[in-house]
Amino acid sequence: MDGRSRGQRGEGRVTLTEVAERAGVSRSAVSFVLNGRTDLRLSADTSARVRRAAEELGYSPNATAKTLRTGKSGTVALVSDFIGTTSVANSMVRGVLESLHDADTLLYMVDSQGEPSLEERLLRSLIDRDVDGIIYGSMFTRTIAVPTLLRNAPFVLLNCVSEDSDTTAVIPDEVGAGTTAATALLSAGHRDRIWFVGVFPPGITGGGSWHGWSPLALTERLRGIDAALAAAGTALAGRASVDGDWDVAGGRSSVAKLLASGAAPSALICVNDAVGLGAYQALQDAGLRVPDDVSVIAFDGSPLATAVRPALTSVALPHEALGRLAAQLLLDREAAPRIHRVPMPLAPGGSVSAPRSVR
Amino acid sequence: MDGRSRGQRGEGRVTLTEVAERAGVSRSAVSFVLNGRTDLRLSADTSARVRRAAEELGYSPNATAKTLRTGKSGTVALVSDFIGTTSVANSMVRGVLESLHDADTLLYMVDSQGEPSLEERLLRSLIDRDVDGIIYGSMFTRTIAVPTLLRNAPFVLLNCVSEDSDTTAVIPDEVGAGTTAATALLSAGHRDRIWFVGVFPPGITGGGSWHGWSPLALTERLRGIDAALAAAGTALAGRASVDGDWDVAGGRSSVAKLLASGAAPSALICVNDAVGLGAYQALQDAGLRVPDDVSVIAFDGSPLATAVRPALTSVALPHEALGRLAAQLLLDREAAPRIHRVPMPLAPGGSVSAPRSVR
DNA sequence: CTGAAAGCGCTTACAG
DNA sequence: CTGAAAGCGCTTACAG
Repeated sequence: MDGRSRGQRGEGRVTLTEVAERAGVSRSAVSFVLNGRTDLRLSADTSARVRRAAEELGYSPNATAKTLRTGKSGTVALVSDFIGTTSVANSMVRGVLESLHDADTLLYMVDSQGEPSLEERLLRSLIDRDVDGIIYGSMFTRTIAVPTLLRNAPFVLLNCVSEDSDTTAVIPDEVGAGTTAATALLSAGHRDRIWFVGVFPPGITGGGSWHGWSPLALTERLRGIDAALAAAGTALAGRASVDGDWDVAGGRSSVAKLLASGAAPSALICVNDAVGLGAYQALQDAGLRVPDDVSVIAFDGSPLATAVRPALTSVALPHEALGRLAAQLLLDREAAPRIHRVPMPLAPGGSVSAPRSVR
Repeated sequence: MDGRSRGQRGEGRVTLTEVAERAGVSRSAVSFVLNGRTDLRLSADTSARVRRAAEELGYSPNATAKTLRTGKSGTVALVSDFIGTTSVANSMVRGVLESLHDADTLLYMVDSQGEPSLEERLLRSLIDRDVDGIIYGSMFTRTIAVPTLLRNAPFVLLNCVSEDSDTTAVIPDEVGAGTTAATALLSAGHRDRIWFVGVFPPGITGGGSWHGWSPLALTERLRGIDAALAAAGTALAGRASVDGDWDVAGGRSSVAKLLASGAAPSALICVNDAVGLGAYQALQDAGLRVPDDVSVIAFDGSPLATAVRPALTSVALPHEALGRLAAQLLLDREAAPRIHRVPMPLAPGGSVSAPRSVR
């Protein structure tokens, strides 16, 4: 005998049995009608009676019981190291939710805080709950090793890639972004005095917030820039390093040092918007105007870019599209495993114009 | 007979039955040992055998089955209209996850997009999954009507309040924030030329992004400001309205109009950081320096505040603390229902100094 | 066309 | 001290 009385849980939640009783049919019949199965033929009258009974009782099937029976939970998890950490997460989550929404699927939000042991515990917990799939996300675009437990469920990598070839991943098209930035400057007439701001100092592969990871974004953006400039018969005038993190202070001191060194850039390509804002400040301190004296372009497309004057022209991270695609790929199980690269659109501001010398 | 073979689901997930077989005991014994129940006395030897068998088989209990049996799922949901919409969500979510993390509870992330019918469907879906509780959040601080379905589970309101007295809610202490802002200016020596920037135009109760809601934040911040100034024997010199949304452009045009009208403010209290940045720009256009000519203080404590020079002094929304407290209250079921107000700390920048006249 | 029964993997009173 | 059995609320082959 079971000690729990009905009243102790969910106050009289209606069960399938009660619907069957009210409709005067078997429980199987109710299940078939409500799940819209047509392989059994039930009389139209029976169907109607069942539906009415369910409606009148306000019946809603217990999803836990359904999951236990079918092994399908109608849930998906987003496991990452970024959730509570960065504001970029938001747009990605929005994209994920958009896709899931149509599929009537709920989302578990899980933050591993970058700790492998915590991550393992959480993955285990999700698998124990029969999640239908997992989106495994990284705060920064990088190469990861797929956790063993992840393979217990269908999964898609978001903003990261693995070296395993059987893996589906979604990342921004960083090479294309580099090309876009360089092309924007070339079109405006810049050519020989274009500097890149944001490489790591010699011997360093990542700033404080990189945990020692080598960011794919940096390598690939530079590759795109170099290729576009080479195709135009020119090259970067140089690469300025940023000590520490890619923030406003880092950008300011890097560009201040650059200007002090006697370099006379016509344009700066900044590794992200914060560094771009730092560049604005250093240029202002040097009495140089944007874009009249120096053009500035950056990457990210963050709210920072539109908070300054002139608005910073930026090649935008397609967070929402990334999230949306990752969720879609997780749901469409027939997609062949491969890396999907999502284009990064140019978000034009007012920080790029023709170089001074050619006016 | 059941058609599904073992191999079709979770590839040989180990069950309690298998642990019992390997340990040579009954399933009950395994359950008792693994759940650490001491009301039955099992021999130390039995316990050890069970634990070893579980360990060797890599046993992890099926949470779905557990939930069906016990009615407790070890999950909580955050239902709100803000999730994918605003970057403030992040810190709140971080706070929520911090609290949940220790309680070994997983989080469902649900975005109602502000649509009642979608919200109802999602709430139903959560209840069908036996969530242990729901945090119901609002993007902007406001008064809401509690959805009927919400009462099917323990719940806490986050960043909103209801008129029902049996409700637990967590909101920022907006009145205190107003006091803090006014006091900061008073301490610096400002007195009779303090303006507030950000009331709605006459007859309007909300900008485009307010969906017609009256934001509690505005009313309460003003109340705090008025009280603090009154206590010092003075009052606001005036309140400048912002047409449309509280963004940079809105702040800029509002302050430009204010200055054009001949007002000579010694300090501006801006309704949020974006409006504060707009104020910076309008002041600059008018040839006025911050803080030498005009001091500026705002509310939010967003990344925008630290991206400008001088950094904008701001009374910060305690997003993370709000989320953390909401989750704690949901888990600690004995707390009496009431409204909890979380203090808003001052985030000092360089935008407040003594007024020009008293130098 | 319909219904009785097994089973998903657990927990827990109850009888030994 | 231990084990057999009921039951959580569903789905679904199978027999009528």
